Amino acid sequence: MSHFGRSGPPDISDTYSLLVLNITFRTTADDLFPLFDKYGKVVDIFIPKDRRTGESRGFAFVRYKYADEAQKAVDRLDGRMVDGREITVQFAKYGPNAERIHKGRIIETAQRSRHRSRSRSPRKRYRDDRDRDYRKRSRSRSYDRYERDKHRGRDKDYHHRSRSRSTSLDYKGRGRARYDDEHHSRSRSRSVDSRSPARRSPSPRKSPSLQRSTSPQRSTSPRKSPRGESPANRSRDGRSPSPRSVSPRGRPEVSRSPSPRNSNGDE
DNA sequence: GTTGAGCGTT
Repeated sequence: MSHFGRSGPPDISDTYSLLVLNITFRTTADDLFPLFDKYGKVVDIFIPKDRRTGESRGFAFVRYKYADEAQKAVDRLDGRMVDGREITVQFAKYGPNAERIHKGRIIETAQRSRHRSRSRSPRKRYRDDRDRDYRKRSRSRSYDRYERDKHRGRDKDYHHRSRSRSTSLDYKGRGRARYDDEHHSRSRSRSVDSRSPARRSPSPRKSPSLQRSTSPQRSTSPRKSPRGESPANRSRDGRSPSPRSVSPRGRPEVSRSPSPRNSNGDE
């Protein structure tokens, strides 16, 4: 992601990781590269980003090829003003797998992975760690916003809370249900189209014409699609939306049986 | 559009 075009960790066997804290949320690896590259050979720079928003979390990892250069960078860049903020550069204490490392140098992951397999399972702790971290140290927008929203909603709509039961349920499972819901929605926007009508009508195919009829009626603006799709997108296809084209079920039926006597009498 | 303790990805 935040690498120089490479995917995943390139090489961490002989690299020293430096933890850069207190950097601005807009600072990118490209901005830190020239700063750190000046003091040594930077192998890779990685900036953790939020899973939902995708924005920087405020810290970055700079991998140096040599420890002396990394140490020099720490001594030189630690306390440096970057983008109007004083950054904190120090050796990483933990490796990518939350393992202890010595002076920024990552211990051979292959060996430890072979020796410790059942002692601990640091790979599945991803979500758990995230949830725990967010509750403990996430005082920025994420948790703050939720807290503020929750407080506001409770403070204000506390009396009106009984008006909607599903809302309270939604609030309860907002912790991770929201993420899951979003993930599913993003992953399969198509299912939304199928799920919505399917939920209301157990048998949507019973009356296909009804669906077509409801579509234009429901949308406040006939030019805009309820799903947010641009009308130009369809027009761009080259063919205007024909009535039979809109109903996939009606199309094959007409196509399948053009004329029974046609094939018989024509030939 | 905001924020500010901390330790990481294909």
